[in-house]
Amino acid sequence: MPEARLARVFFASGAVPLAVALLGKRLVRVLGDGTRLAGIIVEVEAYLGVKDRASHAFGGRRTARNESMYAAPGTAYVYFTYGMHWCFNVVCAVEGVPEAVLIRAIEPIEGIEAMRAARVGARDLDLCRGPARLCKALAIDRSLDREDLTSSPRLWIEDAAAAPRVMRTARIGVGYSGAWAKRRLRFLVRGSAFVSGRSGTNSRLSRGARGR
DNA sequence: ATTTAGATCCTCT
DNA sequence: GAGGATCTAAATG
Repeated sequence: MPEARLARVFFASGAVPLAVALLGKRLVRVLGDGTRLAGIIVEVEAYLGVKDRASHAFGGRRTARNESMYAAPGTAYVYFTYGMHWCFNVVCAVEGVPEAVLIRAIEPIEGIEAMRAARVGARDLDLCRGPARLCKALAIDRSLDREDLTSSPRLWIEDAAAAPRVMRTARIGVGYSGAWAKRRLRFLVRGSAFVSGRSGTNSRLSRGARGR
């Protein structure tokens, strides 16, 4: 099979276009023991760099924590929050411009056994439903911060079939950011049962499809 | 079904 | 020292 990995140019389009383009693509993670985990990206959020009050790079802040936001497009930005959670972003503007797309949910398609092992107690539907949950399921942590997704043997994104129907809403958990909290910069696959938030907010399908 | 509280620690001021 | 791009379990209607 030909490698379908997305190349640098794909990631260089800026946060909003990349956010939309990433929906329906396949996120791939290979563990140290060779286990391959993958899922279809169904929910993302765009963070628009220095002008975006909700962004870690707001106002040009550049610290040890968010340094990888300033790296080349296609770089991973993995950060720690709330005392226990990791979240994974894809950097998406030219080097020095800190825009990123937060990956919030995927629909698991490969390595589901390993994901269950990493997320004991969770229903299958919840394995990767939320930014911290998917990092837990895919074993994404600090060791993958600054990883180059265009060349890494551990983490990358592949092209996948059809472009899904996209729906957009305000971002989650950024109420502190004033007018920026209202901007509709969260993008999700319409009808997917694997997006985060209250079940039923996205579609009726999510009701019947629940549980193990 | 929906709401609330607590966990837990890294990062920046 | 304060607070966070969250999640889960427990409490409540």
